[in-house]
Amino acid sequence: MARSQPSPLPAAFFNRPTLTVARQLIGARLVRILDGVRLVGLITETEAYFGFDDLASHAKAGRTIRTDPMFGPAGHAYVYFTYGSHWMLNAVTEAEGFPAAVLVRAIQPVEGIAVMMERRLGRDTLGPGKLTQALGITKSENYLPLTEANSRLWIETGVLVPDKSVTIGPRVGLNKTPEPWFSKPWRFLVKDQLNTER
DNA sequence: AGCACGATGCTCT
DNA sequence: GAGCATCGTGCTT
Repeated sequence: MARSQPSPLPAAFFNRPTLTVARQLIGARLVRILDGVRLVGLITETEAYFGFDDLASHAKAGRTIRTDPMFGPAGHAYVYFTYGSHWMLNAVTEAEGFPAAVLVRAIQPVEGIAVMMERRLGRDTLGPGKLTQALGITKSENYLPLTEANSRLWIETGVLVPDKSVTIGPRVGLNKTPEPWFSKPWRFLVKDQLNTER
């Protein structure tokens, strides 16, 4: 089966409805250059955070120092710190001025696996705080455009994942978020391991 | 294999 | 000063 060469996803890819972006990022390649080493993972889990009204989104508090990247142009990174030790990676979506983003919750390593394993002390990369640790993503990657190949961090075309391989359900870790936001089916998750051959 | 809980520090009230 | 878009450990089943 022929597959196209990977190319970075353009800003126009991210400047679209957040749910569409969240779904289409499943199977995309997340590329990180860390200390000159190329680390790549296929995105296997995402969640959409959409607008001022979404009470699960940080943007519910308005535009603050922390949430500022969410209001910025699509295709940039929104990286924030939580629970005293974890960094979360988001890709900003929608038009500038409208707060929305897709949280990258899990990757399946395909390149630089040994380095990622070492950084994770042999544990997996399935979890939003785990993948950022594996890839060395912190505050310094906040605001970074994810649309430029050969920078420090970008997202490029990967494998096509059919609907039958994707589970859609409510977002997790929301705790006290009220309905209807608590149950919005805005989480996308690959059911089984992805075929990484290209 | 599943659940409960403590760690830990930054952001916003 | 409270509350996290979480993780890992340790204990129970």
